[in-house]
Amino acid sequence: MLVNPQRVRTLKKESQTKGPVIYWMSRDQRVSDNWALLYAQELAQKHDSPLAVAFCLVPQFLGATGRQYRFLLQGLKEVEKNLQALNIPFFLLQGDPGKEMARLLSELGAGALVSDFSPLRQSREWKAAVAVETEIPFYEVDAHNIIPCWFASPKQEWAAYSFRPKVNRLLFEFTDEFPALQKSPERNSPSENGAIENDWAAAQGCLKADTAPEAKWIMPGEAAAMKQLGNFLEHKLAGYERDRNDPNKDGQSGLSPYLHFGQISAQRIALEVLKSMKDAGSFLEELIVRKELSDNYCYYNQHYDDMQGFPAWAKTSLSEHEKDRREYLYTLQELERAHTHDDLWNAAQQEMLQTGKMHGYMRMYWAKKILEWTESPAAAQAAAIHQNDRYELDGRDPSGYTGIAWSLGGVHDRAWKERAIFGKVRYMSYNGAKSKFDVKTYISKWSHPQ
DNA sequence: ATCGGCTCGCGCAA
DNA sequence: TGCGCGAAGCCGAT
Repeated sequence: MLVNPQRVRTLKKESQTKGPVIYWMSRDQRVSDNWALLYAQELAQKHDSPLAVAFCLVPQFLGATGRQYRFLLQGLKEVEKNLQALNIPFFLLQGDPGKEMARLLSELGAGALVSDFSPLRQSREWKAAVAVETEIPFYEVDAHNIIPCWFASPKQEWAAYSFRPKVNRLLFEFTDEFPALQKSPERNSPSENGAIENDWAAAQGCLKADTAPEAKWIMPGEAAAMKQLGNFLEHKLAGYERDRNDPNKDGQSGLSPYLHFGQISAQRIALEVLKSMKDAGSFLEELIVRKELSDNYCYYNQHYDDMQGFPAWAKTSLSEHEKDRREYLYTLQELERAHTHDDLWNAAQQEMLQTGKMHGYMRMYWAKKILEWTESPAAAQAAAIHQNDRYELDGRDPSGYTGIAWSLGGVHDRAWKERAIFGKVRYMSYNGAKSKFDVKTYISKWSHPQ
């Protein structure tokens, strides 16, 4: 057994036929270190069937712009090239994934389907649609979390402290080394007409995405991700705990865009970090506990992107303060243009607009101020999610929805001293930021276009 | 510079 | 049933 069966669950129970095994790549856009792809290969070899990979490009997805699609498409071209070297065909589809995947499966006479895992509702709807349409076995493999989301905990966790021991108990079992993906035999083609020609220009053309300034400072793709990991291990890991919360220092890993698109595996990062440093507790806390807790929240709480997901104490407290007078009220447009009275907030907004990646510490301050400056918590949450999904390279991710729910709604947090607007939700202040790092340097860095 | 109070409810020990 | 404790804090007192 190559892939730990605990990483796999059955979405549709049928018996596998002779046809090709298809890995429906979605959240985990990489060839290396991908448990879903490895499992699909395992099934193909067991039945002596061909193996193929398909990705369905959605022309309009949760406010993604050209900035994110460029990152995604360049990464996928690398996936195609790496799969070619292994004789594994890659199909680039476009349209509604539920419909297009079902069509491909029937065209190819597929014998089994394997997908990766995402807790987000769109992904779950697509899979449900495919499961209805098809009569072949359909498996889901959590290739994103180190500990499969449904296995780590059977319920929504209250906070990190309740989740952490569950993770720690299972971590050793699930930090096993990845077996190598095998090269497929030459005859491994699911289609009669030989090689597949994906039309990348047409894929680009089908997008209905708004434009946003390209994030030119970061190279997409698996190879670039591994390079960034090497750079982090060599230069930043040792000082991570000290530097990570100073937005003026480049102390964070810089891996979150790659993690979001699955261009690198969190488990690969963990394996390499553990090899290079014994006590990497604070980094592994971020990489594993916090990130997998975000998946836990979105998976078990269907209200992960609205206020109903907040804990009862926060909902009550926020509603008691909904009528509090707001000293500043901004429209979404004023926020988007970084036109507020707060130069620190504007700087964070500019960092996000210009680069597609706001520093982690500032993300909390940024979201909390939106709560302070909009007419209601619901409007604040909508505005924060809209911008996060639109501008951040790692937007549209469980970590984003959960981070915003933490900032605005006390999710995974505790109650604090009651105050206007926020009620008992933790407040953050300009003065607090000043006491932690040199805000002037950060402001001047981002107050002019880079 | 440092400290305590603020405040909720889970998870576990008993 | 009681108790300890928690992602990043704030604020006023000392």
